[in-house]
Amino acid sequence: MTATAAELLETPAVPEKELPVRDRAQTQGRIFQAGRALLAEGGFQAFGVNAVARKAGCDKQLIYRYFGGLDGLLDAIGEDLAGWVTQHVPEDQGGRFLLTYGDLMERLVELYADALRADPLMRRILVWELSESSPHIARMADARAKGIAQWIERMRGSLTPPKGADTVALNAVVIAAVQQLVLAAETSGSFVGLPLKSQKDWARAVAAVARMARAAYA
Amino acid sequence: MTATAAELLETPAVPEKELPVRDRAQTQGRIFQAGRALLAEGGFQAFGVNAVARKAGCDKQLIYRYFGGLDGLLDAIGEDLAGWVTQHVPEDQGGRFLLTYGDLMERLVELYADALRADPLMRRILVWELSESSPHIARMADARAKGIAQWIERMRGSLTPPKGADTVALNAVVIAAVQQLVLAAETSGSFVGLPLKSQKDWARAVAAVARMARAAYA
DNA sequence: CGGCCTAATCACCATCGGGTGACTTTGCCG
DNA sequence: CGGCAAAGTCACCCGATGGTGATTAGGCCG
Repeated sequence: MTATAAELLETPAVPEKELPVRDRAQTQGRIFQAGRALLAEGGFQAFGVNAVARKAGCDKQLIYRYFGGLDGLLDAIGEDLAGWVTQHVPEDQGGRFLLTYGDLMERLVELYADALRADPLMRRILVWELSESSPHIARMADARAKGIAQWIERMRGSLTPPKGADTVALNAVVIAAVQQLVLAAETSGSFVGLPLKSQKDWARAVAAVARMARAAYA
Repeated sequence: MTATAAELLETPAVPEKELPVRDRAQTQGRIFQAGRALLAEGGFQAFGVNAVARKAGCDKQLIYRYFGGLDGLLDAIGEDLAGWVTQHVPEDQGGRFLLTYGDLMERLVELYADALRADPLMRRILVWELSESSPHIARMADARAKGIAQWIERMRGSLTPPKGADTVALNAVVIAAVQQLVLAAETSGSFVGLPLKSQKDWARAVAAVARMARAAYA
């Protein structure tokens, strides 16, 4: 694969109906984007050689030539998503001072929920991770875990968690809750009775998670 | 559908290699069990007419005849799972007195986590719910939500949550966290750095969730 | 025995999936 | 111009899938 995922990303979406351009880089980019789009729209069920080729508007053979098959394409996409946390979850404090570890956790919840809600592709990947285990997936999950850890580390600044708190476990729980809520929202619009549609619903949900996190770190 | 899901359940697993028995009820049961097993083992990806027939040791035609196709079979399975919460999550207090709402939440977390960890089929269904939305799925999710609400109601007894606490949201968050952790454990064995393999790992995770829940309800 | 209902199977279809080898087009360079 | 490598396409294979109509096999009852 002669191009990095970053370079592939520069392809400005899938051009409408451009006739064969005989430009390897661009075709590669179209395939890449088609793969991402399919994954984001229909999940891994919709991710197949034929489907990608159809969407990219080229012959499936090129997928094998340029990416070494579906797995290669998936790797390229995964590579790009490796830095997802640092790229999509901002580190600003939203103009607030984070005085306590609880403040930090609240902000973490807000930012992570927003980032996830804004990214269909990442959501699909997360669901995928729950459906099966494969090397690709394991790598992605690993990279994300590290990203989250680093992100917390940077946001934390000089704040320190209360002694005796199992930060690893507590952080995992908080992230888990947010993730499950966001994923469930997409397909069912609610979770065990808690509606998750409007912006207000989300404010309520996020407040609940934040309250718990804050209380646990008090 | 001449048999209820409950009756179908009585079929004692899939008989090894019994030759055609010419017993409609039993064959129906075998198909039913095969469907459940496939779903539990391989998730919805493994759930197909041919696969079920193969596993049940009969012709796929019978699936159409007895259940009206895959959808019908799925309905039968779903019907049986409707009462899952009340059937699989016990209501005992484990010999403890639940003195506070926090105690209740802790017990809730323990019991729900255990029940889910012990039931592959239910886990698969939960993942499925995150993957796509369909009438079947929506119905199942609904039934589960109600079951959980009732279960909490019964466990609660005369305990009352602190004023001002958004119990619906908080409960949803707690359940969400547990669910995500259990689902993630199966495929990756950990979640954002928190290991989820040994019994000890689980004790730690459950303690973290319980700590948060308890703190939020204090 | 013969008939009949029904459980169960068989044979077949169209379709789609991943995957591959041979082919055609295009642009470039001497 | 001729030729050559690269970009792209075509035609095909194979296996598996969902789905259906016709057919067989077995038990029961008069």
